[in-house]
Amino acid sequence: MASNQDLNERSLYLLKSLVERYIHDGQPVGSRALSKDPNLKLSPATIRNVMADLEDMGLIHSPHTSAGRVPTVSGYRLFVNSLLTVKPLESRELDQLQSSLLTESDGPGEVLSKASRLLSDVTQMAGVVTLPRRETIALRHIEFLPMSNTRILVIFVTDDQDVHNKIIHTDRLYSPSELQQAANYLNSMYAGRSLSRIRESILLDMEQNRAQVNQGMIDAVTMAQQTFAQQPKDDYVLTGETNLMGFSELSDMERLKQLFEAFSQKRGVIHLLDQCLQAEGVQIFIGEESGYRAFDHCSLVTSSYSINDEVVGVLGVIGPTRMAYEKVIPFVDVTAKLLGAALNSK
Amino acid sequence: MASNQDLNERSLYLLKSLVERYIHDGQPVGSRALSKDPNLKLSPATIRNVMADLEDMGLIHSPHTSAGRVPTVSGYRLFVNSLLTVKPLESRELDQLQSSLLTESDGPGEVLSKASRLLSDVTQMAGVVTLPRRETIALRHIEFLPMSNTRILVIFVTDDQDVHNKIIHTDRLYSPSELQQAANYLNSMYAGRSLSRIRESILLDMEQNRAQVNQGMIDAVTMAQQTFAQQPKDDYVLTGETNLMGFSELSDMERLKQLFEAFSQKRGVIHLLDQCLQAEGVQIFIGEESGYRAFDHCSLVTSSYSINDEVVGVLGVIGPTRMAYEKVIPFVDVTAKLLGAALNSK
DNA sequence: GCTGGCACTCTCTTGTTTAGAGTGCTAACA
DNA sequence: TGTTAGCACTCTAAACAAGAGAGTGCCAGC
Repeated sequence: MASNQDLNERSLYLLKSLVERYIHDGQPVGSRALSKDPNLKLSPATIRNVMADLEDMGLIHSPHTSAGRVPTVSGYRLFVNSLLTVKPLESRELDQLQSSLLTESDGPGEVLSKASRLLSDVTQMAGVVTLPRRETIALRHIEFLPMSNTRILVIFVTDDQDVHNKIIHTDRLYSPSELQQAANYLNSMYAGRSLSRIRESILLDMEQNRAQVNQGMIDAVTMAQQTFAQQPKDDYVLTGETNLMGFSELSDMERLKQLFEAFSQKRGVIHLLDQCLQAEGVQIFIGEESGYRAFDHCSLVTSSYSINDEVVGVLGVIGPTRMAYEKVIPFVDVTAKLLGAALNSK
Repeated sequence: MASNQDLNERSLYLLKSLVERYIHDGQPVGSRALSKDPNLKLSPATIRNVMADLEDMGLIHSPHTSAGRVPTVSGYRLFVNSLLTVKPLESRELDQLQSSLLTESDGPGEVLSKASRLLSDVTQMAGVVTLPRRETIALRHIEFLPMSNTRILVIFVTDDQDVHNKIIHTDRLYSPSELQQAANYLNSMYAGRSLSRIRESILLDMEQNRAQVNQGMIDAVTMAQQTFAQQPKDDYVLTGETNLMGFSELSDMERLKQLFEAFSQKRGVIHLLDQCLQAEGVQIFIGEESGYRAFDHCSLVTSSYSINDEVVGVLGVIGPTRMAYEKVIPFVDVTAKLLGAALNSK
């Protein structure tokens, strides 16, 4: 892959200008058009020479002999990594974002949807927000309600203020006070810990304290085990998919179908988004970089968001490779921070 | 609109044959093709005369001079209403359906998703299932859990075994035993009644028994009022939308975009589906009949489903007007009955 | 009332032409 | 040695023409 060192300043500026122009008007950029750049006082012929070099390095490419040049994935990558001049959000825009995300009185679900809609509305592309991963999110409170026979309704609240419920089956009948005791025990032991931690602890605690435990604790732990046994499927909120239907690079029906199938399949997309969980700051996949066929002609700009300093989810924008990165990147960045704040403050 | 009386047997048979052929291979049907029908020993010229009559009545239509004929919406309507010979499901298929829907151990949410996926998988079109309307569904059980300060978590279970929760705010602190009492009171009074009934009753009961009520009841009812105050948005599970991208009649990107926007907007679709709630048996909207622009080139085959003899939702199939009605209709019918059974048995 | 015949219309495909855009290469120039 | 002007070349896209094919409407005859 080409690095900056291989290229002099002029070539880089030329590439930058070319990518910007292409992003702006979607047409292959020719040497004549670039020669009109005021900062670049060169004749078309010279520019053609430079472009030939860039093409040799795999940074740009010509759809056919007599068309201009178009950035390749590597070209975009170089552009995004070191050529891009990001436009910070205007404070007016920032205020708007804040006011629309930080409104109280919404449940966590609504906040996520709002964030997703925000992403898609502002960028006119698709917005995606993963639900907070229950694995890493802390338990706040658990409660058992008796239902018919040996079925028990478990209610638990997590740190993002979301309420979850699950029905479990026990081998004998429990009285309300027994259930209350069990809940008390679990709350005192495990509140504040993440669900995955709890799952680990449960096994460990059982082993270690086998001597000192009474039947009540065992029952409580067994119920907790059942409740947290299988980890829930990760999921996400996707909005503005239909915006993608307007882009010419996705006008091929077969391609579009595959993309939308990936969206409703969810698995691949989640896997892709999970890769962004670890990364600090904004993460970008351009075209084939994602490794998913359905995303070959798309770019994905993501950022992770946190609750109480714990990274719990990812949000981002999906659009054609030819997108206005300089605006999308800072916007995704800010939105992630605001979403974290909105979920924290509760 | 043309009725059967205006047409003799032969014309009707011809229309039927034409619609069947068109549904089968998607090409405008010409007089030559129809003349090959063994039951219709007529020359192309005669058939052309009949077709001219059918065209005058608005039942068929020619895309252009030298193309064959295509059914109009009225044509499809007549076909569906009185010409169609439905194909009952084979018992093998029925078994498959039953086994895939009636598996235990799924929550009500999963059952609905499964039904939707079934509809889309079998028909290779889009499947839709509305969530049971909470309005008409009966309350089984309600419970209050104290949270921080004056916030109370309300848990209630409905007749479809679904668990709902909502956080309400009170004007003073309540002790657990007070909450328990309130729940007991509400359960004894309102369990078994539909949410909309409960909402009505609450107001009425308060008026009538104002003399005999104590503060505890008033508190309980106030909480119930808050819980059931605004009716929840209706929603649906849609699957296989991407199947629709394969159909040539929906290959126009603008059209497709509008359709998918309607899907994610949800409001229009819900309104449309609500119209099918009242109707007995299978209800069909062909093309523009639905009154929704986005559905102009689609047909919708629906049937309502019931829990405990109470109609609570609608399910159906969305596809191009040119669909195999004779298979889809009985299939939707059966699926609705099976879904009702699956939700009942719990 | 049905049918064969025929002129007509329209679409679809194929081929041809032309204008326009942009390239690569070469030779000249500073 | 880097830059530039010039020019032949290539490829696309649009416009146009021609012919095949399908199907129609209508008329005259059976």
